[in-house]
Amino acid sequence: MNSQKLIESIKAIVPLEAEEEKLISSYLTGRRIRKRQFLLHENQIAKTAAFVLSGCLRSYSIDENGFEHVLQFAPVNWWVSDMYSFISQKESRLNIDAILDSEVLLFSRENQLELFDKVPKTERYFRILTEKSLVSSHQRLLDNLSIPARKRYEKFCAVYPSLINKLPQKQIASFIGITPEFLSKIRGELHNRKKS
Amino acid sequence: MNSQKLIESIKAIVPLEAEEEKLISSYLTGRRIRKRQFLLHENQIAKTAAFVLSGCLRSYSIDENGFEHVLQFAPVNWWVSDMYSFISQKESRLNIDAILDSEVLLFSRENQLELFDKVPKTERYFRILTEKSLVSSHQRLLDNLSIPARKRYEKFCAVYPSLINKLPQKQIASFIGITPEFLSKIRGELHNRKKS
DNA sequence: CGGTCTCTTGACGGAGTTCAAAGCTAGTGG
DNA sequence: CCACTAGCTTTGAACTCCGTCAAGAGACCG
Repeated sequence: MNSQKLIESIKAIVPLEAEEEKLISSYLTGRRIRKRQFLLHENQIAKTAAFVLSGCLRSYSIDENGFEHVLQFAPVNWWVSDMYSFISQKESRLNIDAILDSEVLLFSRENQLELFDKVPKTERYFRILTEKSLVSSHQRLLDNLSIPARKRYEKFCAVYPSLINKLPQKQIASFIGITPEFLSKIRGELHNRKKS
Repeated sequence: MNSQKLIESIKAIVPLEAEEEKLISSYLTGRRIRKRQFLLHENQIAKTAAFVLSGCLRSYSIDENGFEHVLQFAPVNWWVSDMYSFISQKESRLNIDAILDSEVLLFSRENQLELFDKVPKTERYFRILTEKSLVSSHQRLLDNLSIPARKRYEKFCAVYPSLINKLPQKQIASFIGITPEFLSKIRGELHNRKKS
């Protein structure tokens, strides 16, 4: 599978020699994942992180009452994995599956650490990516603590306009931390407000 | 101020030569911060990150209704900053102040980036730290979405036993995402349960 | 001591949940 | 290509967890 998309994403942050591009590509393996297929199950070990070439994946946990809580949506050009399991190589707490038919590049932790030594620029790339992830995770945390559900939904629509039409509403509800029923009511209100 | 505590913290993750230790130390400046003094105000630019040598700091945002939301407590041996502002050098959204009289080492983004080039091991140290931060931020997000306030409080007590006695309750309430009044009621219930 | 900040307690209110029922959509097999 | 089913969405009524407001009782510093 073509790794050019990932190479471009890396080059947007750190420059790469042709040699290095080849080396990086040699560490990657492509994979197709059908809608509803799993990339990772709870209690497995996340041997790889995945870079999304097409489609869309999500990571989520299941609580003791059986409810799903979406941690992340991963559209094209995003990375997804269970970071906890990936870095510690212990049993994962998250599930990862495909929301749409998707293609991904898989990158093992082992290969990642080896590559960090051979091409330090890749460690920089992931350092920067992780910093940005942390910032958005913090922002989401503060949003959940400080703004009510309706505004969180409006914000979601503003931040991820491309996802709105692709995703079932129950998964958006799960992401912003409310029940599907309540999201439906919010949407009803917003719709009525526009009419009047 | 003595930078040995930080050097030890780095050496727990990556080995360092005596030369490198000196270089790192030369980039740091010490500072005392009294209880209630600010290290960073909202809308300032976070020129530095701070490593806590003694005492305890916290970072928090203030919402449009004037309520504080604690993002992080930073006891001894932790780093604290507004990551968003620190990496982008844009205006911060967070405030950082001291909960107790404290001593910190300050490390500017400029120096950090320079050090990453001179001593790549330091970039690895921060890469690993940021990965771990991200994992705990994700876990806290999922906890807030999936478990009720009483259990979040019990979990907080289990995870940060050393902080319980140092912090005013209203700040613990803010951290776990409830009002001080409701935390007081939870504590009342837990107390009564033990008696019977 | 006096004043300010924190903690407690109680009555009330509201945002969001639960449960149930019905309509809708989309994937699947014949 | 249609029919059937399973899952998604909507709607409403009852309920609950937690927030709001208010008032009083500590606790901590100058």
